[in-house]
Amino acid sequence: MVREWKQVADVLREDCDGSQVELRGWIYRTRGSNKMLFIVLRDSSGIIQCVGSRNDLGDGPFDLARSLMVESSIIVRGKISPDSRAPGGFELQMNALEAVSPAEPFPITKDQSEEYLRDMRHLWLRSRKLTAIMRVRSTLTGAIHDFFRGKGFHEFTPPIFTPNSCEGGSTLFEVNYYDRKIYLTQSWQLYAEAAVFALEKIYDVSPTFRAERSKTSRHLSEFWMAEMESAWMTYMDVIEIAQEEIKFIIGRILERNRADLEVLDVDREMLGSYLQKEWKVITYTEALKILKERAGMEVEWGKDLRTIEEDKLMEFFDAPLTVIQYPKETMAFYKPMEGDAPDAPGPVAKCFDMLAPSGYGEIVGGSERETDLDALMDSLRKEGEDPKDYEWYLDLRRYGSVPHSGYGLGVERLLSWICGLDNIKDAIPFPRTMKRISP
RNA sequence: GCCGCAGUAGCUUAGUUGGAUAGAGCGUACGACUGUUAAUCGUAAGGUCAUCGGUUCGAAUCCGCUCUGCGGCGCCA
Repeated sequence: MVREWKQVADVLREDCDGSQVELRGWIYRTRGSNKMLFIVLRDSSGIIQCVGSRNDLGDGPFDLARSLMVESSIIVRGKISPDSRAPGGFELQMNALEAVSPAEPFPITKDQSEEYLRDMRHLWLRSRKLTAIMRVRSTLTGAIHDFFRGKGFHEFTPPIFTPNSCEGGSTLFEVNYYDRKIYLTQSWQLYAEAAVFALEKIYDVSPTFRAERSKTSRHLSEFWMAEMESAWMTYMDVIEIAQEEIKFIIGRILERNRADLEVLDVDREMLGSYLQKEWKVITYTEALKILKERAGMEVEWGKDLRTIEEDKLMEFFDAPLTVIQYPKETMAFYKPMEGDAPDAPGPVAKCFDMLAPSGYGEIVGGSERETDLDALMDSLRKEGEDPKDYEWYLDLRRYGSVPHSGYGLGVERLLSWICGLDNIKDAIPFPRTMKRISP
């Protein structure tokens, strides 16, 4: 028969009736004297203080317990009781303690640098901060699946190895594939466009690889994108879906990760307020006007918004902002021209970016897709690509194309914003950047 | 690709006109302590000052190369 044990969060939640419980976990902290011992026990659900006296445990177990170091795995038994002196308000009065596996001196102690913690990532995952983040991450990706499935979307998984680029080849990771050169995927998009004529409404959550030489707190070489693509929808339609999706995610996290948000020191009221606020949509041309009139920043029409301009722009908005209709010139080949843009001095694309508040940058990028075969081939040539390399993609326009749109949401960017992280590297378990591939 | 910052015990660090045995806190070991909140007190071990080269009577300190990491720009999610 399997012996029963409980999780820390469960015993803290239940009314403690004074009965005997067993807990299994790891030593988070120890302190004490030669008569009295305090062990803060950690499991995946939380921490609780366990108290033992030499009298209650006996000399052998007591001395063993005193010798155990942080992160030793243990099983303890005793009675839960309220105590104002215990962190969390409850503690376990131990009458038995069993060492499962004593730990060597744990390398992570009180003083830690970010760099060291990243070297020790395999151990730092056990920290309250990282566990909280990873739990929120799990809620986040789970919410994406629930959101799209609830709307009749099908999960569609793209290949990770791809023969050609999607948005410019300079940022692709090359792979030796049976002595041929191929690449790790940068976006599911071209494949999604093939699938959309079969399934109509699709989504995915999958890894993406970009060899951008970016060394910032907002970039990873390997990250996860949550993408959607839908037949018959315009880019304005999918903007609404993106807004709905993110609100759904935030709502789900507020509902399920209360304790984690507390550990991360996230202002839950602030987070909840985004669900009430209006998420504005403005054009690129309007954005330039705002920058000029309210911030005195002059941006030449046609130039892409840079980080400094995006950050400035977001100072005037208190919820995610969608900027639409960027100049066609700077956009990827598959983004079609918007004919109806009276305020723009030049051709603009049916595209959008969603910017998160407080400097977290672009969290979503999307567009309508070009359906006209000739326009597509022209754009490809302009980007220096050979249309021949895109034959199968161009086929999609030859056999019953329909208007369709989609977007990609950066999972780690969104998680960083929601959790208030100061570095995107903490939003993924084992970050891969230009300078770091281990652990 | 461009610009900037950093590297001293296991960890966090002090260390400037260049000067003799490079200080400390945490952690660890041993000891004391019956209510601690990353306890406190005592003792101890632990350092080729990232590497290589140069300047100098003398380099952790000044100069140069290299290595490693971090951040900003650009690009992007």
